[in-house]
Amino acid sequence: MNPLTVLRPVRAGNAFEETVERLLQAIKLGVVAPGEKLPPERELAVQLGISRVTLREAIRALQDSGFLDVRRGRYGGAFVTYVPPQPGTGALRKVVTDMGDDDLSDALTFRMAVECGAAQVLATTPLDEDRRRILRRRLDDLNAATPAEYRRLDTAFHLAIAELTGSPLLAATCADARLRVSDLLNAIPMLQVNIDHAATQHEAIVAAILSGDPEAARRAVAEHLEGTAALLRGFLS
Amino acid sequence: MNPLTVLRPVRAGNAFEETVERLLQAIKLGVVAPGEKLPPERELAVQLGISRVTLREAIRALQDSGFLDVRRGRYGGAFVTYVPPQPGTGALRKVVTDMGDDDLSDALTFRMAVECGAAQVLATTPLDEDRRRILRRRLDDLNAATPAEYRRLDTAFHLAIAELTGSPLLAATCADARLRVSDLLNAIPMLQVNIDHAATQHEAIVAAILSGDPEAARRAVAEHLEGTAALLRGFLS
DNA sequence: CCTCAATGGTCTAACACTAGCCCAATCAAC
DNA sequence: GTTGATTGGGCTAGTGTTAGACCATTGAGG
Repeated sequence: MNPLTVLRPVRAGNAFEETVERLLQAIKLGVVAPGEKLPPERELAVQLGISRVTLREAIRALQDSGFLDVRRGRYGGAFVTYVPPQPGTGALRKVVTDMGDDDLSDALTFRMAVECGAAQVLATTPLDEDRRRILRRRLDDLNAATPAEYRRLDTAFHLAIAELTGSPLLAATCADARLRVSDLLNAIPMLQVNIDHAATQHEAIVAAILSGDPEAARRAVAEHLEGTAALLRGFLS
Repeated sequence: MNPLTVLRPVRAGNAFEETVERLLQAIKLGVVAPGEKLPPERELAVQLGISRVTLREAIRALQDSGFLDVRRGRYGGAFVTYVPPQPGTGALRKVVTDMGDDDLSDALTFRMAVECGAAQVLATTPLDEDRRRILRRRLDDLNAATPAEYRRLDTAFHLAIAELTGSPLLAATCADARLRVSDLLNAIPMLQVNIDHAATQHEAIVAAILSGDPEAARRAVAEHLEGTAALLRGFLS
């Protein structure tokens, strides 16, 4: 048992840095879509379990970086201005070199494990009609997505699988895993052939989950993520 | 996309509380076995990314709670005195009521997902002979375990699967998942028939991983964990 | 018996973070 | 216009946390 697995840093950084990361996560994953605003400072500070001062510092940093536009007064707030950058091979290379090979491999492995696990669990869970509807709805939304909103709805679809398991721990972990590859995904040019291929795989994932087949669900997610990884390798070589 | 999944608290508590939790994790999971000592304060503080003052407060708390025995001078240190309590149905009921039904279900679901995911990933990873040996070694150690060290070696075996994937994120997540059910596992009386059954399942898991069959690996882990969950339900009803 | 390296024990000054309070700006409703 | 609710902006006093230095204890080895 490697002690470093357990005796690792208790904190990833100070409260300010962690808050910036968390807000960036919400923005980049599209939890708060472009044009929408974050919850009011007082409310958000409570949700994040930090003081308003620290939250404001984080918001200020994101404002300076161009992710947010903060407006005062009633009906004001911190509005999301970030739109994912145009993808391209150059951007992809930059993201990868910024990450480092080890972190890249770690992130892809991590995502593979937790997303497959979530799909498997959901397929073994008895689902009421409400939950089935939500899952199908997310799939339909994604299939109807314009290129501009594709990534966001793709994220929403994948996260829905984890959230529908009813395990907050699992949902949070999948969100974390997704974030770690989001810069990569955003940098991959989206070709119609890839989108079509992904759509077929998404259908297979939903079908497996709805029919209660954990093995098919696992396999479908594994193939889907392996496809993304292969696409990455293709653009990098 | 549920905002609460992403906009959740950035910190589980203050540095002191988180440090206590982390050390308790190391002790209860047996990363530092009874009789052994923690790394020196200065070294451990660096590993955990906190100040020595905060670390000492946490160690002091664990000393007061009877988990550690701290001795000064050369060859001194913080020695682990904790030994897992004798299991029994009463203890189990207490642990479960302390957790709450939602947390219990969350923890079991989370563990199912991440451990199945880890096994699946490891089964799809080309393993060199060194890694194969480590896995078999952990299994042999577990099969040769005395009752007193069974839980610790069982943990070591399960964590080894995650660690061998080479993904620190995945390893840390599995350690976290394991910790969340460790009090439960420790409270389950160990009957020989259950140990024998578990041993068979462990063999199946290792066989599937070594033969590179992700589906069999996933299924074997799922069955194994489902067995634990069933055992739990049995003792609680 | 002495020495000395390794370890826990303690102190201080600086910085980070929090809770709570009040101010300033905005804009829909009247 | 005026008002009032809602929102961001800013201040202060108190607490949590850190880095670094120095002290105290222990025990193996000379």
